[in-house]
Amino acid sequence: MLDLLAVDERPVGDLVQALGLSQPSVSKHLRVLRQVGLVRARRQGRRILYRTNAGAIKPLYEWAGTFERFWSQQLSRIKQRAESNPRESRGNP
Amino acid sequence: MLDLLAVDERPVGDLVQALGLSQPSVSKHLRVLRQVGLVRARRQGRRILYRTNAGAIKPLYEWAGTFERFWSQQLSRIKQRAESNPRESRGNP
DNA sequence: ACAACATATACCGATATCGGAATGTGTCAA
DNA sequence: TTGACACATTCCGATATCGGTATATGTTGT
Repeated sequence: MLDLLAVDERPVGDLVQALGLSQPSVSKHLRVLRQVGLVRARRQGRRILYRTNAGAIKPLYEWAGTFERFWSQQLSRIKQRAESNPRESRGNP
Repeated sequence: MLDLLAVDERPVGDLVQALGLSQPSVSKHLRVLRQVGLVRARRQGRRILYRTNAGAIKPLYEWAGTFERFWSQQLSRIKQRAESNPRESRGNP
């Protein structure tokens, strides 16, 4: 849902069709997303357009980023081992 | 829990005390985290040491990162407006 | 083999979540 | 104002999750 609403804002009906859920179900999901701030809504005529609030995802991004050092750490370990033992590159430990 | 296990590996008992939950509860949480791959376990004597599997968080990080362009976009919009209308910097729209 | 320790599993009640049918609310068009 | 449209809310049953107690499993030291 967040991905769908990230591209551009959409009315509820679009999501109903895209997700294959009932309209009430979609509305309820949107309500909690709105309450948590992950989604913003604005009325346009009869419709209500939703879009994902990218800013609300930033904290999650930053939290996940605190683990980044482990990835690069692992990469550098592998690289380091490969460079220090070039003759064993094709063999098993 | 993931944060606690990110610093270094810990036995279940540590988490029980750190989280104030019962031992079975902690064990069950660890089980689902293990099943989903967010956590790895290894036995050391009587204890079982858990650590968060940082690699499993990378996809989440990358997904959240797809929204990054919206943040910078907003930043550049603000900056752009501020630079094009320097006289209105202290006023309201 | 046995007792003590560390953890896992089974089981249970309370609560939360999910999804749908029925119904309420607001908006446009005539 | 009325009917139709788009969506929200209420109500309900089914299922999932949570946290605990009791118990089983595996490990170490004797």
